[in-house]
Amino acid sequence: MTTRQSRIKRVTQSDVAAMAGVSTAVVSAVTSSKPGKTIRVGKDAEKRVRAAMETLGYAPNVVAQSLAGGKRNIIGVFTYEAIFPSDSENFFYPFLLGIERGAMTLGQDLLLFTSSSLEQGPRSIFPNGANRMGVADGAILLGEEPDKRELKQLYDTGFPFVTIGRRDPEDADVNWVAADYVTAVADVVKRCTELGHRKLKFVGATNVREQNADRETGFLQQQESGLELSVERLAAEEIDANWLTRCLNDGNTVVLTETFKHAVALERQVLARHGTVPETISIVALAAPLSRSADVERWTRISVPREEMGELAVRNLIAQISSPDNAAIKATLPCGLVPGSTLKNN
Amino acid sequence: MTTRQSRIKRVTQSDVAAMAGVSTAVVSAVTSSKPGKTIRVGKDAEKRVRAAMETLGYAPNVVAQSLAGGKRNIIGVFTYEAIFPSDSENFFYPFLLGIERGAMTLGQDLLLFTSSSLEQGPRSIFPNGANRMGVADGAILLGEEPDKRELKQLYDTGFPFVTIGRRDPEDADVNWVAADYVTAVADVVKRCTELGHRKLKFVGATNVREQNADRETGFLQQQESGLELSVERLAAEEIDANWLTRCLNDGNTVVLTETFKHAVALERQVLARHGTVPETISIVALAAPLSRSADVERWTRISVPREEMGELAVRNLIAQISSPDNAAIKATLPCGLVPGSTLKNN
DNA sequence: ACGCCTTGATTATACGCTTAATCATATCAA
DNA sequence: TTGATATGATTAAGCGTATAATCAAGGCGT
Repeated sequence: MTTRQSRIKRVTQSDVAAMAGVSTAVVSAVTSSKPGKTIRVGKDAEKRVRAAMETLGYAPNVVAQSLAGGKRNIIGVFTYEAIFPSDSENFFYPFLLGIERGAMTLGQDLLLFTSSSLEQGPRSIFPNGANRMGVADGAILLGEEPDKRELKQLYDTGFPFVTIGRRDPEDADVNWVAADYVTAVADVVKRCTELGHRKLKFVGATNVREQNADRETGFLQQQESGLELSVERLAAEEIDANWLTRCLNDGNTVVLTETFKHAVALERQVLARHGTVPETISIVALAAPLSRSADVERWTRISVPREEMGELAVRNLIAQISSPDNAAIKATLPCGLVPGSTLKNN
Repeated sequence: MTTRQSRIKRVTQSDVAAMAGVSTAVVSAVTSSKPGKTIRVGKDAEKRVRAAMETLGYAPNVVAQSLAGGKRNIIGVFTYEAIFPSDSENFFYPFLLGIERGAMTLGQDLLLFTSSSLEQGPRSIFPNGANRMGVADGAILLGEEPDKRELKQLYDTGFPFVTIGRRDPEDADVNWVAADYVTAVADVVKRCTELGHRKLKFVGATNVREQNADRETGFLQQQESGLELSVERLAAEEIDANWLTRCLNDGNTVVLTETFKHAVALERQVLARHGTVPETISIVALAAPLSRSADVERWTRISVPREEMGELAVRNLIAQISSPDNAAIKATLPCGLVPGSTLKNN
């Protein structure tokens, strides 16, 4: 049996340089060829360097590259929950699929910031995470709860990042990739009116974030004569028998729910009074369930192009990294309307 | 809108040092108080440093810390398939869950080598000679097809890695974490004899890798008087009506299949002749399906502690990284026997 | 008074890489 | 022949931190 090299003397740039008979600067130039390079390398020298790299098995040290301000072809992924969701039907999972595909296509490796979740409570980018991020060229932020202040703080750092989901903190021009909820919900309303509905109710969460606001905007955008649109915000738990009675008495024939939870809560009340959906009242879910839910399919709902969003996030992040001075990229992708059976004509 | 600072000035150690009126070494000592410290700090100075850190909002730069400490705190994950399986019920997924948990616990970030899958054909650790892995402190190898030669090659570089699943190439003492198939299968045989079976058949794949050999070993290990054990290796497709007839005529009352595919193929033949499992013959699957399979649950089968294996892989990798001179760590974890309904008494 | 130990802090260097500032030639127009 | 320009490579200065090697000064036993 061969004895293993006891010292893992990492092969460094200067080892390669020595073997190739050049200076470290040349090696650096070869490994990280930038467009506006200040260092030029001849054909011959490059060949020798590559040969040396090959035989020595050299790989640049990312950490050192980071410190020195170079490029690494590594994209960070920060999620506020565990990165690999234990529930595989998890809402966020498709984003990751898209991110991986994007990274693959663009020749980037993915760095998952798992270490930043050491502390208790919700994950935080700061103070331990932000520094960690420095190892990557930029990062994609994914999850439900990016704290606005943290986002601003990260922004001020100058570190390139893209959030999935629209995030617009004060005084920060952040890159994001988002689903076009405005149009999607407007389309739902349009569809409902085509089906003969005249009194529609929008039920949303009390916590109004950007995407929630967007949905409401889309809802109200379709306002026209002969149409009665009402908006109500309350916790899903507050949807009780009384609430439903009132809703029906008001003459509403369809309810658009901002969250899947609200849709489920509403249906429960309908069933409780021995009614059925959509006979008693139609329901359209304006969101997908956060975790696996057995019967998603039967719901008439909006679908978000999650994989595409993940892929685009990578793409835009790379764009931002390569020309940081440009304005932030805010991308919006169209949603789909999944038919289902909880919406009928009126 | 505020214009983005093109130049970012982070608060550094020396800023703090200046404000506190001490040298950077003192600040360093305060932030990272290690047991065997070579630098001592007085009560008074420490207080001043802490105050300065507070008012300046200083947080040590992890990248620089890593560089100085010669550590990256990054673990590479290399899979031979896509890292985020599109089918979330994928066999490999639980390993990733475990790996993430392990990394989290040990303060490591995870680097996924997505870029190496750019080329056509099966993924390779050594894409174009340049070894991307070098960017991490070590790596975990996951997947079905680690080429032995590549493994040996990687081993020779001295780069620390752990494979999930037993891998023993010639002349290479590799770290691995594996399921204890030997004991598990032996236990299955024992259980079968308890249920009165006397003629058992083991059906395996033609491609005999380590884990397959282990299963066979476990099977034959339980040999005892009055027991007839036979081993047969053939592709799942070759299990046809004739084969089954022969198997039954031989008096076998239970078949242990090395792969899930074999189990399914076998059952199909049983059903084809209007028989049922386990009435016609009992089947025990010695493996889980590679991808989502609707009715895994009803099968009597071996279950592999996948999450635990992932977690342990991280743990062992770290151990190997911090003391490379030690012998390779080969860890074996017990499997479980899941009851199911495809095994009955005889 | 002297050496010796302890405590508290500084200096200087290393970590591995990027890059601006230079420098040395070769090429070439006039 | 002479600058001027292009090409190819080197030097050296960081990036922010950790730490070994030093050093200064005070206390203390003898």
